[in-house]
This record gives sequence, C-alpha cells and structure tokens, in this order.
Amino acid sequence: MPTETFLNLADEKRQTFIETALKEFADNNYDSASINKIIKELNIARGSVYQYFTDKLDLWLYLKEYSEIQKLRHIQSVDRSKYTDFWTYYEDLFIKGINFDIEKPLCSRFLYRIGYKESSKDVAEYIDNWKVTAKEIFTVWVDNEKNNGSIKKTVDTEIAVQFILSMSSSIGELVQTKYSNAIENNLASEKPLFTESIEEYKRTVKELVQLLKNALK
Amino acid sequence: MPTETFLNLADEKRQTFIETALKEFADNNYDSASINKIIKELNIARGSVYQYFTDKLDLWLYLKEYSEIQKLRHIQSVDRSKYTDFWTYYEDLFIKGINFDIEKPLCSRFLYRIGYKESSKDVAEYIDNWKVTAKEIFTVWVDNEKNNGSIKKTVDTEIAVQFILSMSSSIGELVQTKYSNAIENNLASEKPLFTESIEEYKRTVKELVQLLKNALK
Amino acid sequence: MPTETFLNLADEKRQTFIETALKEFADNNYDSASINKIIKELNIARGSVYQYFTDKLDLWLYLKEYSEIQKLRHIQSVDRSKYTDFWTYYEDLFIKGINFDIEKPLCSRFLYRIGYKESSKDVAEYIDNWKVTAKEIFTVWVDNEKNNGSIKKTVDTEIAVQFILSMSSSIGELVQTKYSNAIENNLASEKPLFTESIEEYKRTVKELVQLLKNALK
Amino acid sequence: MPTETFLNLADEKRQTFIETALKEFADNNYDSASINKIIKELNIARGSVYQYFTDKLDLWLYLKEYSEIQKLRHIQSVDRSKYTDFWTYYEDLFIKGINFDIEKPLCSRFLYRIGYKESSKDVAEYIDNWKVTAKEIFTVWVDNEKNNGSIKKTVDTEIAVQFILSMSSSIGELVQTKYSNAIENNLASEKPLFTESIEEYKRTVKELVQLLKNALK
DNA sequence: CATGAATGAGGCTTCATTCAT
DNA sequence: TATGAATGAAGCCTCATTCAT
Repeated sequence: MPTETFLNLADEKRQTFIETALKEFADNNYDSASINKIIKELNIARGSVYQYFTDKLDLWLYLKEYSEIQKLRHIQSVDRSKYTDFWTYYEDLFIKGINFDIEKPLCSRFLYRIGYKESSKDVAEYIDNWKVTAKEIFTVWVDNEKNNGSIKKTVDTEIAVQFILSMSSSIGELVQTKYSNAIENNLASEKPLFTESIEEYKRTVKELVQLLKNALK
Repeated sequence: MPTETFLNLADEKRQTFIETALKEFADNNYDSASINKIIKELNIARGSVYQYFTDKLDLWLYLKEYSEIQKLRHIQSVDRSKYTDFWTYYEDLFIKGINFDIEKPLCSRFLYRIGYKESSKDVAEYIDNWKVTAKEIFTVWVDNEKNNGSIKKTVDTEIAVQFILSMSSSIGELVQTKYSNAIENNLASEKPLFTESIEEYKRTVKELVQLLKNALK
Repeated sequence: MPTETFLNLADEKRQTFIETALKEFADNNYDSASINKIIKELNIARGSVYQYFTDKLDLWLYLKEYSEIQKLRHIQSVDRSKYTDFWTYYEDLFIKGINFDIEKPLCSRFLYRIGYKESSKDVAEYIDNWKVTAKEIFTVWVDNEKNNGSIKKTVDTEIAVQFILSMSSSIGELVQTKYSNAIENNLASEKPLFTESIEEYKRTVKELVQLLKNALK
Repeated sequence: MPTETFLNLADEKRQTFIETALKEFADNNYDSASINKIIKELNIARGSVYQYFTDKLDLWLYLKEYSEIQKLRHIQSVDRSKYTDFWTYYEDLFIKGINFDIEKPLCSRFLYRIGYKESSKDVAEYIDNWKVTAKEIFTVWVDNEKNNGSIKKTVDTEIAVQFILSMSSSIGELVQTKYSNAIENNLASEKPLFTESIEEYKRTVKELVQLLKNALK
C-alpha cells in the first residue's frame, strides 16, 4: 500500500501518477509493464516511485484496490433489494458497468486484464478468483429461479450457471473491445467521446439478456 | 518461418524442440517466455535457436502455425457437408476440440493463450483475427438458419452472432480450466490421464449447445 | 561533528537517535549501514539527519567519538599511578572493558567493528590508528619493564609488543563473541542479562595475562 | 560454481578475470564489492559475468574455493607426521603461510578478509567458522602436550587454546599488514617484490612461537 | 552446421543527499 | 527548525541477439 508520501502528494500530481501507471498496467501484463516507461512518461525521477510504493507489486496492488473501489462506487448504486426480478437487476449491473467503462476506462481496462488476461506468477496469488465467487452467487440464484418458474427445472443448475457466467464474461469483453475502439476512434477524430453508441450498447445488453432468459425458460 | 536447417533436423530432435518451446510459450506470455530457459531445458547451444529461426517472433509464429495445423487436423475430420443440422455440427466441433486438448495439451494451451490471454505488443498484429473470421462465418450461418426457421427472425443477427461467440469462448475456457485441472490431478496421482470425465465434458457441451438452441429458437 | 541543532535536541530524543544510529553502524559495515533504515526506525524526517550532521561520514565520526568517550569514562577510572605493577594495571583495563561491554554494548560492538572489521574506503583514513598508538605506548612500557626485570632483556622489544597487542586483540574479541552470545541467550530466555559469567570472564582474563607474563619473564 | 562457459575460457582470460575479481573482493566487503567495477576494470560486457556465474554470491563462492585450494597446495607440503615436535610444525605452517602470501597475495588477502573482516549477511552462512575447527584441533593437541610435559599441567586447557588461537590470528594479521605494505612499497618503487624482509618475518614468527612456548611451559 | 562467448539495453531497487516549504 | 518530496547515480540481474570459431 502506498506510503504517506504518496498520499500527501498534491491531488493533481497524485492523480496524474495514478492515471499514467494505470495506463501502463492496463496496456501490459504485470511482467511487461515497465516502471521505467511510467517515470519517463511522467518525467519524474526513478527514485520517486519507490518513495511512493515499496515495489512494483505494491504499486500494482494499490492500482487494483483503487480500481476496485472506483468500480464499487459505480456498481453499488444498483441495489438488489429494489428489484423484484433478477434479470432486470442483472441487466442493470451491466449497464452500470458500461457507465464505469465510459467514465473510468483505464480502471475498467486494468480490471478487465486482471480478470481475464493476467498470467504473471508474481501476482497470481492476488487474483482472487471472482469466477468462483460468482459461481456460488449464481448457483443460489438459479435454484431460486427454478422454484419461481422463471428457469425451467430440467436444466442442470451447474450448466445454467456456466451459461450465465459465459454471458457475463462475454458482455464485459464486448464492452471492452467494441467500446474501447469507439472511444479511441472518437478521441482520434476529436468527436465527443460518448455518442449515441451508449444507447446501442444498452440495447445489445438487453437483447443478450433476453436471449439468456429465453434459453433458460 | 523456420529455416531448412530446422526442417532437416532429426525428427525426434525437432519434435523435442517444438514441445519444449511450446511449453515455454504456453506457460508464459510472449514477453515473459524466455529463449534462455528453452535452451537450458533442451541443453542445446544458444546459437542453434537462431539457426532454426530468425528471432523470437519467428519462433512464436512457427509454433502458432504448427499448433493451428495440429488443431485443424483434429477439427477437419468434422465435415460440415455431412451434417444437415448446424447445431450438431457445432457441437461436434467442440467435442473434437476436447480430443485435441487431450491429445495435444501444449498446443491447446498455447492457442488458448493466444486467443484469450496474450497481450504483448510484439505479437498484437498476429492475433485476435479469429474472432473477426468467426464472426463472418457465424453471420452467414445465422442468416441461413433464420431462413431455415431454426433461428427466429426477430433476433438481431449481430446479437445472435455475439451470443454464439460468447458461448464458443466459454466452452473453450471450460475445457481449458476444468480439464487441465483434471489432467494435472491425474498426473499427480499417477492415474491414467483420461478418465470418465471426458464423457462428462461431452455432456456439458451438449447441454450448453442445447441452451444456445433454445435461446435462439 | 554534529550541529548545534543536534546538541540542543531534547536529551531523550538525542539519546534515542544515538542508540538507533549506533545499532545500525554496529550491525553493518559503514557502506552497508543505511541512513534510510535509521530514519525509518526512528520515525523522523529524512532531512533531520542532515540538519544534525553534514553527511553520513560526519554521523559516523560523531558516533565514533561518542563511543570512545564512553569507553574512556570506563577505562580512565583505572589510574595507572595507583599500580606498582603494569600487569595488574593491564589486567584491570580488560576487566573494566568487560564492564563497558556490558553497560554499553552498542558502543562496544561499534568500536569492535571499527577496530577489527571495518574496511570501507570512506572511513579508512579514520581507523586503525589505535594500533599505532598502542604500539607506541607498549614499546615505552616494555622497555621500562625490561629495566625493572619483569621482562627479560633478551626478548626483542618489537616482538614483545606485537605479542602483547595480539593478546589485547584477542581478549577483546573473546569478550565480544562469547559474551555477546551469553547476553543474547539471556535476553532470549528472559533471564537477567548478566549472570555469574562475568566472574568466569574475569578469571579467563587473569589467566591469559598470567600466561603473557610467563612468556615474557 | 562457475558455468562451463567460464571453465572453457582461454586460460589467460580466465586468469585475468579471477585476479581482477579477487582484487575487488579482497579490497572490499562482500556488500561493497562491485561487479560493475570488475567489468569496467576488465573491459568486458556486463552480461559476461552472468554467463560465467549465476550471481554475485556464486562468484564469491568460487573465489573462496579457488583461494582455499591455492592455499592448501602451499600448506599441505607441511606434513605433520614428519615432525616430532608440534611447535616446529606449527612454526612451519606459518612460514608456509608467508610463502603463500607472497606468491598469491590476492588469495591471501581475500581469505584473510573472509576469516577476520567479513560481516555481510549474504555470506554469513558460508563462512565456516575455522575458529571452531581450530579450537578442537588445538584442544586435542594441548592435552597431548600436557602429557608430554611440554605444556605444564596447571594451565587450563581452554585458556591455553584461546591463547594459541590468539597468536595464530595475530601472526596471520602481522603478515597481512606488515607484509602487504612492504610488497606495495616495493611495487611502487619498482624494486624486486621480495627482499630480505622474508627472513625478518620468519625470524619474527619463530620468536613469537618461542614466546608462546615459554608461556605455556 | 553447431557452438557458445560476447554484448549491452533494459529491468527493478536502494541509497545518500538536496532543497523548497 | 523540521519536514519530506525529489533526485539520479549505482547496484544486481535477465534477456534476445550476434558472430567468430
């Protein structure tokens, strides 16, 4: 976790540091990400990084926690108890996710990498397998829905869960790839970053969830 | 692509080389994979690698092509023209995929990494194309099925394709993770590598495809 | 030498600083000793060190002088003029040395390092002089004793001096190693630090001096 | 231990490497010795060192073994069984030691550092406490001599051993410091390296041993 | 054709010291 | 006077690649 030195940094400087480091770690595997590149980009001294963090791993862990907090802020506004229907809840989670991706694209890409692409041994132990957790949550829920009748009883629970997990990953990836491209294109063409496409993505998500629903009904 | 020197190598030597290199690249990102380690493992001269291949990238590209060819050999036995029903064809593709994973686990893991985990800039331009290709193939096919009536016309083609792609990824990952574990466990416990679990995986695949079918029908 | 700032420090703070710095320099070579670690241990500002001392060397020199003064305070209670016999005087010096080692173990260990283990070029010019000084003192004294008859005249003075110096070093080392272990063991076992072993050491010193006497008589 | 690469090096190159590395490690503590300085002195590439040795420790261990072998070659010509008198044997060991110091001054200084000055934690476990071994050997021998009558029975064996050990250290140090200076002076003044002083040292050693004998008789 | 020594860029990290606040 | 952020040199080590033999 960062030193006091880092936390005491002027807000702007600290933020610039975070963004630059996030970009490096979002674009590269843990092993390939280079502290050298970060300091060159930031134009700061080599030693500064080590006044902020004890080492590369410490920096990575901080960025992970930072990103997860950012994501939580977006996600937690979706209050499960307000939904009578799981599917709508599930759908809204993704739509919030899209907002997160739009507003904090670096965090989003970094977390995406951690969740799907990271394979360095140095961080392996810190990649808490969200898939395992998600599986447990979904299993409970699928059983529920079977009783409700919104999922038919002949479907094997484990397989249904696997099915839903697939879709979840997939929707995440969809946003990451398609959407990042869109943002980059818009950036390049100096158009406003977020155009009508958000609506398009929301529609896509809804239809995919609808298919999921069909499949299991 | 490899030099003649490499192709003229004694079969066994060439094969050992391939396996060792594959293992290194299957276990590590392109950047992290180390030619150093390969030559130490093989106990060959440093220079040999550069007499077989022009550089690291060249070696990687060869391994990629080699693995793809191995995979094709397994897959192409599934002859589309023999199937009246696409879903059955699709299902059989995955079942063949499982066989491939069992018989050529290094190739399989290497290709899996390329498809899902690789992110080095050095190889960026050589990967990811399969999703584009697959998309094109599935688009043609979804339109077909819509005419056949096995996919309902109200579903947006692009979304249906996305849906199928998700499931395809997912099934691939399923085999990689669950199955690799099984293999490793069996290895460790000195049991025969492939046990009854194959049948279990086949069943899982079939059910997942069935769900896909339901969703789109 | 330290700045006024340092000397004006509250007694306790100054003392804590000295002890912590002493510990670092007693445990590590000059080069390996780290100001970093000292300030972390003390929880003080990096800059403070440089407001107390001009640089690392200055700090080291101060600690050296400080330790030497501490040692002198112990040693000078042994008043040469009160002894008619040099050997008894010599013996008592060591016995006082043991007291010093017990009461100021950090100073003692630091001085021991300086005398026997230090080899950094940065401090080379400040050490080793004690052997030269000691040699001069012993030379005068050996000549004296030759006249007294307590050292036989056929012994080469230089060699006799060398012989006495050896024994001096050796007794010092004896205390450092054997005694430090005892202290540490006692610390670990929560026994009182100084047990009957002091008497044992005194006895050892006396016997060694006796041998010295025999040798030269 | 060194790689084949190192062992296959041209004799002269390998020897130059050893000498340069020995000099660095003889002049500096393990921590302070710098591979950087070695490669600059040798004008070789940074990476070469790591083709010869796995790391700094590996290099140090090799130099240690190398030096010990060199020393053994000198020492083992002194065959204990040919001596009826231990003191003569003991004396000759030191005289051989002087020869070693003259012929392999770097090895000698390096071993001296290991034996007396080294305090890095990285190598602590490899500094086999020769003092412990020596103590055991001397204890056996002192008991013997007591029976022979060449050491009087009233002397405490442990103390006698301590006494002899001191002298052993001391003679070693004597050679190291006095002699090194002489060599360096001679080097500087382009005189022949080894002058009449050898005889002087031999005489010194003999007289010191004589004192030792007196002390214990 | 195989060998394996040489290369040097680049990686992470530690450190003593400076200096603006 | 105290603070603590900034600095950059130097340390060890790994790597892909080259090239003389």
